[in-house]
Amino acid sequence: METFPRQGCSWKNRTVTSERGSATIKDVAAAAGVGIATVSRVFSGTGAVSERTRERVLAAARELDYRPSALGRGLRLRRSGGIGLVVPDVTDPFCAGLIDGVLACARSLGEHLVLDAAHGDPAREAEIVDRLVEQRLAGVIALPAASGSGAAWRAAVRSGARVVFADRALPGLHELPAVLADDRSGVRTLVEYLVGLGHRRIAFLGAAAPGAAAGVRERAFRDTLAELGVAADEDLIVSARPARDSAYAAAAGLLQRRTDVTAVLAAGHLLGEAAVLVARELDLRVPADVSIAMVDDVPWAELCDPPLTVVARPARDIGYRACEMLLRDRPLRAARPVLLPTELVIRGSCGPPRSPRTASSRAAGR
Amino acid sequence: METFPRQGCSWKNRTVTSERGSATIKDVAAAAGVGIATVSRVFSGTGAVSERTRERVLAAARELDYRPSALGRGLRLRRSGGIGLVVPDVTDPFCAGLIDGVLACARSLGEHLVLDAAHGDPAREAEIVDRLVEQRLAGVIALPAASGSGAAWRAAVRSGARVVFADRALPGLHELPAVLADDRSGVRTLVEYLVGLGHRRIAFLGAAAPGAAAGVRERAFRDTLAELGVAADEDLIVSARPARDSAYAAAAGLLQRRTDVTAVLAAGHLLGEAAVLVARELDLRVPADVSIAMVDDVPWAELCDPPLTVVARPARDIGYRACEMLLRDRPLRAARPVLLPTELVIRGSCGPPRSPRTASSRAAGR
DNA sequence: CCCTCCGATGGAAACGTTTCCAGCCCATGC
DNA sequence: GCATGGGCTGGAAACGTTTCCATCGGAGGG
Repeated sequence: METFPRQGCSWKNRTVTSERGSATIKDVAAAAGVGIATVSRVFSGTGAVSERTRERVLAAARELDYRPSALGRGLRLRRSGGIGLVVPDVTDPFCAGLIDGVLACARSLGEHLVLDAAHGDPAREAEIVDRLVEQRLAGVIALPAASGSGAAWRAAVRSGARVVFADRALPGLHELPAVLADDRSGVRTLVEYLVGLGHRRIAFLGAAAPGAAAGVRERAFRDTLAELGVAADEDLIVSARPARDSAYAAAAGLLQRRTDVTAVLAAGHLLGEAAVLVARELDLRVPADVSIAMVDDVPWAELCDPPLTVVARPARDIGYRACEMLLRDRPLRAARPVLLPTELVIRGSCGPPRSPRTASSRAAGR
Repeated sequence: METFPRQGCSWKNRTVTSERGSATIKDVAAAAGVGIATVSRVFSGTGAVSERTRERVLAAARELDYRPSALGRGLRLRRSGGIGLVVPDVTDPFCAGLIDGVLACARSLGEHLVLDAAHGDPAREAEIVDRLVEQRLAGVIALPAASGSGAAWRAAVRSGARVVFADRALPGLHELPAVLADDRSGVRTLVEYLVGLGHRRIAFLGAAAPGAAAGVRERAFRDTLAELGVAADEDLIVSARPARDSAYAAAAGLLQRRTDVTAVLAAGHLLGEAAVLVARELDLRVPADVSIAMVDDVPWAELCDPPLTVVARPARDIGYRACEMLLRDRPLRAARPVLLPTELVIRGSCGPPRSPRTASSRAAGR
């Protein structure tokens, strides 16, 4: 077994090649004394090669540290393999879970993953999409920017890319397949739970969305409240941009302005974080003074004191399913979005409301 | 502006091509009535093209939704561009930060990122490396598996890959460049801080490492203690595999066995999480009964009650610098590892020890 | 007017692979 | 002994791009 340095490798006619770039199929063929077609057959597994020859080729390849070039193969085969993934932010736990799922599926199907983050900027997203299309990948999965027009995605599809949306479908692009969490039923479950505990003045901390995109959760909130016969207080429905400062400001404004809210439903983990922080700042005990629940399960929800009750959304599964759909369905059929179930995880941050004045009939147990 | 469906595009001789695969440079050349060389010049920006021709070409390209193929270009140019990144786990906040840094640098230098997770399995890691080498990327950044032999990395370098290690250098591979956090000085600072508060019986929750790899933090712990004239108690130095259950078991065993420890130094966020959980389970007040500090800053450290004092390691910077080194230094020089500074973030989880019996002289102020 | 030079352009080779096709050798069957 | 056939093998084309080189037309200087 040879040791490290890259000099010292001076085979017959490979001295020059070895200095710049790696060994090619030709080098191996020459070293093994066979034709390039034979080497190709050995490595691609197709066709018949005698055992003797195969071993000679393998030995030569090992000697030269040869690895077939995905570029050559991709060009010839007209497909590079690999799938693209565009998310808003890699460090977001939800995105990370999604990436993990895509990675798991891609790996099991022998594809690699090209990742990029658009940070919510449609221009950047468009640029990324362009670059991904150039790579001639097997397909692209995207958690698109909420504010984008979707024009970039349309163009990508026109020039031959296969696209699946994950976790968010773009307003104007319902003709593209999507895998989503069933937020509607998740929020509904959570509202039912809170109302069941006796809460009537429930605040909703939502994400500001330019279009009607993220409005699903807010709409589910209103609808469920209406179904349960609880009047929605418009003043208790606030929204923030998806950033820490904005979320904090919204939560602080809300809890300071309305000291009568008994529960806060945060529509995302950033908003939940803000609610927890503000409650602590205001010396509100959770859940004695105010109950807090949020959409999205993240590691800190369990570490919190008290641990946070959440609606867990299956980030990993969404990624996995999106990838599966991308690679299996051919051609890609839009149909209607695949909805994956959410799960209410009851921990310790929700309890009966502080002043059970209004909670007369059904809740208020214990 | 055309609308969506991919049929309907029937240019002169492109009907067949449009059905399978995307437009090529030849299609554009034919459509614009120029040679392929001219089209290439327009898109690669090199060479002189008259304004009139350029516009004709651009118009034809737009009409055909043409995007140059990275495969063809890569083959011709002998480089695919793009950099590879191998981490243990995408969902780990530290890894996520590192990925984010690499992404930022790669993007600013116009490269894309191929990501994969090895989950600590050297075999899987070797497989990933092979695949990355086949892609003929501009280079590969790795946070390698602690238990690997490094043989895969050696082979990769031999067959022409450029490799930079991030956050961890492999025992036998000091000839490869690396960007690391200055864990030694980070742990030292933390120990000095704890001892300064008056702690003498400080437990060390470390990560079990097969080689001497992760031993840096433990060694720094022992050394600093020695320098400060505090005797190290071997029974207080325990280690766990990098998994939640193992970390929890180690922390629980430690805190139950030795009720006299006044501070716990967790050498990683998983271990810190375990310490927090166990302390809560055992009804130990933090920091009144026991102080807890850990290496690695993660979002929940701030959300915790009390917020956790930590040594923040610059995950993002490590990624950024590694990427920069990979793309700028040519040839790649190993030199000695680049060490990036850590920062002690004092929050609320450390205080003076419970029974100040032993803390006589210098600490115990306030 | 002719020579030169320069800007614009197209043809063709090369990059590393897969695969079709043809050729070779040997064994088998007549 | 020769034809047939099958298992192996090598040559060559093709994939989509960049780039070297040659060509061409026109402008400018002698």
